Amino acid sequence: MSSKKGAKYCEDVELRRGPWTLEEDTLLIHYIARHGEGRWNHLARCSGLKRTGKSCRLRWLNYLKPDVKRGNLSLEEQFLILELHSKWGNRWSRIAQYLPGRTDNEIKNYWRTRVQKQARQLNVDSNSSVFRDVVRRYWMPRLLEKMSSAAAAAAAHPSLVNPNHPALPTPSHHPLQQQLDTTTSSASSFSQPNPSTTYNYHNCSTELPEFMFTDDSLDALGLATLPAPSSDCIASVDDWAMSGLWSMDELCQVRKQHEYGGGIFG
DNA sequence: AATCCACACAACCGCCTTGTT
DNA sequence: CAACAAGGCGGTTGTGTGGAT
Repeated sequence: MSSKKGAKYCEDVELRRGPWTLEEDTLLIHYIARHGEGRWNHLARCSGLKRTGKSCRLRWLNYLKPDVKRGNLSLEEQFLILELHSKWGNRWSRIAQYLPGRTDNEIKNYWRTRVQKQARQLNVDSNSSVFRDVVRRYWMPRLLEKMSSAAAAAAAHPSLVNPNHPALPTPSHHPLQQQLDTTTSSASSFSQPNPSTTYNYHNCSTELPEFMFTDDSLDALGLATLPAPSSDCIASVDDWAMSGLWSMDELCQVRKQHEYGGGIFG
């Protein structure tokens, strides 16, 4: 049985740990190019890599695989993560199925470093209903606003659009906004998302599934009452998207607004 | 220039599920 | 049916890097 051989291999060979070297990466890429993915323990044994099968799998899936997308998450991707996390919680691999090219590890890291940071600043648990409410009522609508702003800016100054950044749709044609527009008038119902559906915001080639907005979330989206973040704290849409939603002042404003108003923090 | 600190992300660990013998 | 190993997943840790002091 090959699995027993795999276990023996782990005992016999002193396995390497820590960061992968260029040579190891090259070895793994070439081996997979020749033999394909899968059978990771067999791969680890036969490729000459002094790594566990698990380690090889992780390195390939999270880093070396050609369709892995590098770089900052777009506003649309951030929105989708928030939306899907609100439904499924920490089901990272499931969420990743809806963000082509993004790995569960990357999404998990985004959540921990960006989203949980916001929760800490609000002094709430990121898994609490309070924080989920904040995300739904404020964060997600703000992202929608920013997506529209970015699209408007791109439409007004097409020459300024970074050619490495895919163009965003114009505000009136933004798929998320369209979805919002078209579903506000009719009762929405949940349907299980279909993992085979690929969201492609950049060319708007696919429809967003109706599960994106529930009656609750539509209601929440209509409750965005905060003033826009001050212009001086947000240098640009990109900076804003990368640095988090609000400054500390604005976060305090959110808290106060709800403490005095007997809102969700009350 | 040196040190400290926060952040981002790659990598590891342990548990669970699934498939095979 | 039980035992075992592989693969997958989520949680956690380690480390490199850049900014602040």
